[in-house]
Amino acid sequence: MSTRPTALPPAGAPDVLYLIDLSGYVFRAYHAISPLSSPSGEPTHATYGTVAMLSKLVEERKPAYLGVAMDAGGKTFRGELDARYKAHRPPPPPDLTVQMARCKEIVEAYRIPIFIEQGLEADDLLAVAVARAKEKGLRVVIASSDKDLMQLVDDERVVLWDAMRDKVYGAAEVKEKFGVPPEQVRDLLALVGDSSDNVPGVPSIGLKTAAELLGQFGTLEAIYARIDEVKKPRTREALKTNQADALLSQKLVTLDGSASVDLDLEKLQYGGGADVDRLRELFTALGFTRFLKAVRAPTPEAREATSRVILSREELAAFVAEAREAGRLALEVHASSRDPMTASLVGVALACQPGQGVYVPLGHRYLGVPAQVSLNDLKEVLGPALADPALPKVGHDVKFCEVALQRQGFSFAGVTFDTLLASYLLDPEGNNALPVLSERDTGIKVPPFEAVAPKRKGQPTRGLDEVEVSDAAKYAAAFPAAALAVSDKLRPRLRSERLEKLLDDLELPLAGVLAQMEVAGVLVDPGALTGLGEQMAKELAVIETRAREIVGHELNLASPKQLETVLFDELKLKSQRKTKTGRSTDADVLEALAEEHPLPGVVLEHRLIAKLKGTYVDALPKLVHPETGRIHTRWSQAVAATGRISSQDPNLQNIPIRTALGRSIRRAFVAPPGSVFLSADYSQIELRVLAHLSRDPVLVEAFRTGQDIHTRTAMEIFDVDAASVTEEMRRQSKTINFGVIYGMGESALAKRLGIPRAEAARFIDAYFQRYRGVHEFMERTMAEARRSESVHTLLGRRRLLPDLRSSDRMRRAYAERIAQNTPIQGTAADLLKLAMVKLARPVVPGARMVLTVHDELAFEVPSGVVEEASVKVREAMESVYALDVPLVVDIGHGASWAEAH
DNA sequence: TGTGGTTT
DNA sequence: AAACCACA
Repeated sequence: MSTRPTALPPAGAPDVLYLIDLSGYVFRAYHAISPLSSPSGEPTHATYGTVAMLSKLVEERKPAYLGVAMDAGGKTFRGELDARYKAHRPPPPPDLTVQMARCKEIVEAYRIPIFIEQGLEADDLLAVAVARAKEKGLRVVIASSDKDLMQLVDDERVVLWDAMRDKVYGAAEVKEKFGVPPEQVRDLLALVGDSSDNVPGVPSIGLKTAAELLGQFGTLEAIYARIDEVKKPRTREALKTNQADALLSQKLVTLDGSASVDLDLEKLQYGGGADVDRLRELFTALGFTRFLKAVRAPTPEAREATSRVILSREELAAFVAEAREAGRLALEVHASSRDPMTASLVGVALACQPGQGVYVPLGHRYLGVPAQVSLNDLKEVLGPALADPALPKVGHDVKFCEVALQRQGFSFAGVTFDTLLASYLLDPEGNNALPVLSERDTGIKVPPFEAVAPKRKGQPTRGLDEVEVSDAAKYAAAFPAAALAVSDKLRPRLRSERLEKLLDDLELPLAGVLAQMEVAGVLVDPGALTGLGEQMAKELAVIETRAREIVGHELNLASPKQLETVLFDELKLKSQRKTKTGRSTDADVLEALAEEHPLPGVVLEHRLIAKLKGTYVDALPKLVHPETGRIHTRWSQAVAATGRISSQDPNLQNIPIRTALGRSIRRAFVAPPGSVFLSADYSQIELRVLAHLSRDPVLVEAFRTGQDIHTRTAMEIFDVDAASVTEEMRRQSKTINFGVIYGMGESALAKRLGIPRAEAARFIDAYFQRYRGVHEFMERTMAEARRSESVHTLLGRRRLLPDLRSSDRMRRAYAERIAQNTPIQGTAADLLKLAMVKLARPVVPGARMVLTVHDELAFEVPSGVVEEASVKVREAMESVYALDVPLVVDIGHGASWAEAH
């Protein structure tokens, strides 16, 4: 026997037929996998196992020919032969029948041919298919582990593949398993019988005896012809007595490949042309998010988008007419920088047919540049179309276009699709760049910028505005051309994956709100900052001098490398922790060292001031817009994996608040004369979300009765009454509540609280003892997440987590923390986004939303109407969604952001 | 690129 | 946990 195990033919081999014993597979998965159900409660475990096999087969084996055999149900010729055959079997349980039907639907959606034949079992059909395939010279892989089918194995040309265990049975493996070659399996099974099918066989003859007999005689017929040569008397007698049953069993187990069945092998050629929409719909309904990613229409033919340059008002007018005729308009604004508030327009690219773009250069400047459309002509000709809400607009990052155009005095309405936002909803951590989406989903290539503007030796890289317009058009016009084509692919995907509402009712309207916020900006009082900056510079100088005196030489306190040498080599302080490159000098380490030496404390003070000065005090004045005098942060809604909004230039979401110095920076964010700064915070939104999602009775009650949640947690885990909760107990409880939200493990909690791991473990344990509902919710979430390889929020936003099945423990543990955190953080983000959309229109005339920080919205409000605005903002935010617990908003106002808190 | 630090 | 940013 060969020592090398039989292997499957190579993936994609053109002469291989894959056959699936579907009924057998579903039946096996039904018993092998523990029960699961879909979000709607439908049983799914057998379906899940079957889909896992199917998708693995289709994705990895890339079958050239593929077919599925199923039992027809009802009477078979075997039942006619022997009334006992499979007669003892109870009717299949209803949850198996449901899943069998589902599996059939899924196979149909894969567009895999199914053969069913009255009177025959799936095994018989497989035998026929194998026989026909052999005639044609095809190799065959049967996806099954049914021992009856092993008689069909033919060396390495016909093999059985147990996809669940990934084991392949060729002749060698069959011999190993049964002790006989495949051609004797039939007679072996006839002798041994099969209790699960009620095939009688010969009593007292087992696998070993049967194999020995067949080794000696070759066939069942030969055994009976030479029955007297059977040595063991007991075996001989058993054979004689049960000759009828043995022959009957042989008929029952024989798979006859010569049956006349209508089966055309040519129809089994598999092109991979699955009904992807139907598959996605089924997988979504069943909660099989894990398989969604693999469902992809066959890669379309690669092609370039067409492009045309528009240089005159007339040509532009003709295009606008075309777009109106086509009923939609895709656009991409090409600007001189990523910041739409300061960028100048280089050109506008448009499309109204997928794959066909035009480019309107506006600000190209190079020697010999042709006359370009003027901004005024653009406004007059394209402006009305952009402003027309009845003309649907499509783009990739439409907010950028909107802000850049608004800045030039255009109005903008009627956005119906954004490929960036759509792609983000489908996979927030995927690559959402338009060229990537376009090539993958539509085959349209967006050329890289370098392709139209090759780098020239010794010359600086050019901007788009320095590229010859017809070259630029090949690049620029491809964007809207691709966006339109991509939108046609993504819209049905969003629909079948139940993300369409999230786009239409949340993200798209939110993009408009964020655009308004970017245009509005926020006012910073530069005077307040310069004074602060001078003061900080002086303090830093003093600290640096002190540090020099301590160590006796020059040193740069901002350099972790220098600091490392001084602290651990010169001063011989004990290294606490290592980083990848050396010994850590982070705040925790310095705090620990501060007791032993004066230098670490000095460094900490320096770091605090230098950080605030560099990041805010010095940076903010540079970001003041020269024309508006305000700071126009860019808001991103398609960056954070959890669904949160993020902000850049500056990041308004990490402006200091805890230290006095930090608060003085917030004091520089002010409302203009005649207005006040109004700030509204959701109180404990994440824990409220957790209460709602988990329905934990203690948590829900605490919020319904308006208790201090950290005190309540302290009462629970320390088992004391409210009056006995000390400051320290409350502080620890607060950290634990945080830990729960972030999926913090023991070690992270221990570090935070500065306690031993074992103690942290006890806290966590006590927490889950008292908040049983939370514990159960976490377990449920994790089980769901493992199955679907994804987690989702209250509004159905999702995050894919393939790493939950990673073989790397670190990655898996990381994914598990994310699985705990994301439903909570993401749902809080959903609610805030909802509130923002709800507050899209000013609550009172003259009010405008200027910033958001995860659980906070801030507005500029005319001074006279603050009270009215406060009432309206609170009402809107608190009623944004009816949770099981009340939503509470803390609201305040004042001259600056600091005072509004 | 790595380290460190700010927010929620 | 997950953003963004400064600095060496």
